[in-house]
Amino acid sequence: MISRPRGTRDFLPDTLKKRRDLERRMRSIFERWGYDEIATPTFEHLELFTLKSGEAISEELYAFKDKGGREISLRPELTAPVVRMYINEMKNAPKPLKFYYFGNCFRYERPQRGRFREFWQFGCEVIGTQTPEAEAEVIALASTIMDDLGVKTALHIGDLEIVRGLIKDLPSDKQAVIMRLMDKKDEDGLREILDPDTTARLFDLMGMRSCDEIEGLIGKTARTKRLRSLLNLLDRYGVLYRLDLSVARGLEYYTGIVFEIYAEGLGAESQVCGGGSYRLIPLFGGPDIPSTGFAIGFDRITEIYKFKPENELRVAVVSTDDSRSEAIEVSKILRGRYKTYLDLMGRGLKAQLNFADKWKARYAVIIGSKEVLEGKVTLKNLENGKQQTVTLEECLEILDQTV
RNA sequence: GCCGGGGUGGGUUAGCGGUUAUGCUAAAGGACUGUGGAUCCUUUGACUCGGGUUCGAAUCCCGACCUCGGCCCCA
Repeated sequence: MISRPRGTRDFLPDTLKKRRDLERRMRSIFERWGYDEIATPTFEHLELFTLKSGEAISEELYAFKDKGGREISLRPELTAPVVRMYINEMKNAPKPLKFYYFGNCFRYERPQRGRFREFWQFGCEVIGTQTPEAEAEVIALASTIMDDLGVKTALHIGDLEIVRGLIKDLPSDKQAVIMRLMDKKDEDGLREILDPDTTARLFDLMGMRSCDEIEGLIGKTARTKRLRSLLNLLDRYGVLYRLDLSVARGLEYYTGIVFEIYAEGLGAESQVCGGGSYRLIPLFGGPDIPSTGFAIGFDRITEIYKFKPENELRVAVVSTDDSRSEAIEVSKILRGRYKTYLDLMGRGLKAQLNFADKWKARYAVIIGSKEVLEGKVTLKNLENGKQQTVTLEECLEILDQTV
């Protein structure tokens, strides 16, 4: 027997219905906010992901050499491909560009709850601007999606530029280590590489929940003013957030505002969304254009999303052996309108009804020699057992009324 | 990469050193060729894999694989 590769999943009908429903709802919000959907290839040149995605992600890549000797990698995330697409084909489009995407990504990691080797990301990018207005819109969009789905979440917003301002004299690799320690809120770790004064200031900063507090520590700067205006805009949007300068993000291309959304009821992998502002375009050989975006961990949302399956109308066509060809003709008409099942097993009338019940059909359309003679069908309501013999037109009318 | 809990038919489960590996459920067929959900009967179907201990292993030991938690990292 051949099993699934590790960290992958099969989606059975009920699960897939839920996922499709969730996908539809998320998609419709992006559409109403004026974002257009795009799609990029499942694999790209390895270089696209090793260039600036950070050390950590490079080690998790599903990378291989193709038959032409090219270094290829399955995509571990979608921001870099979208940026690549922009540079390749859309450099001269009017700005800002607003895109959203939904696709599978691959990372070679140890699977656990909410973490798979093949997983799906929903996300968006606003390319061509990095105003507080753009950042506010992107954050509000993420927050709106969570609210619309009825998912309980906490939104944390950080500002990398303010934090980096305190450690700007250090070499950049050391800065990265410090950011990681801050993300973990590891005070002891910070003390080991920093002087006590800077450590204390960083730690104070992490605990601050308002611009006033921050300005009290580092003074009023252009950057704090900017942060203040972003937060004011978010208040206008009615977004609930928590200022949290310990948010660091794993990907190294983020430059300014960063944010993360955590959800309840997910165990260790509670982050369902992450994003921020970045300058990735010049790195791939494009113009120096700022962008903002986020990615939602679709699989994690499916775990906490409450799905109410709709009560769809299913109709089973049931026939006797001498009426099978008439049943095909009736099925053809019914299939133009409803989910219709026609027996494929050569079963008897009783067994067909039995199956119709298991298939959760609400009606059975019965066709036997009697019905064929009269030019009618028997419509049986499987919920209450009542049945009537009517013309096909009448049958369709009755079914239409129940939808 | 690290630390733990687990893997018995499709699903669920009993057995925890000794007959033909148990029950429930699901599936296919039949009792039943013009009316479903019930009942009864029949059939199909499993000890994750590899080594070791033993007269004998589903059972004990070791390893691998898979899985579930947690760490790391991240969506």
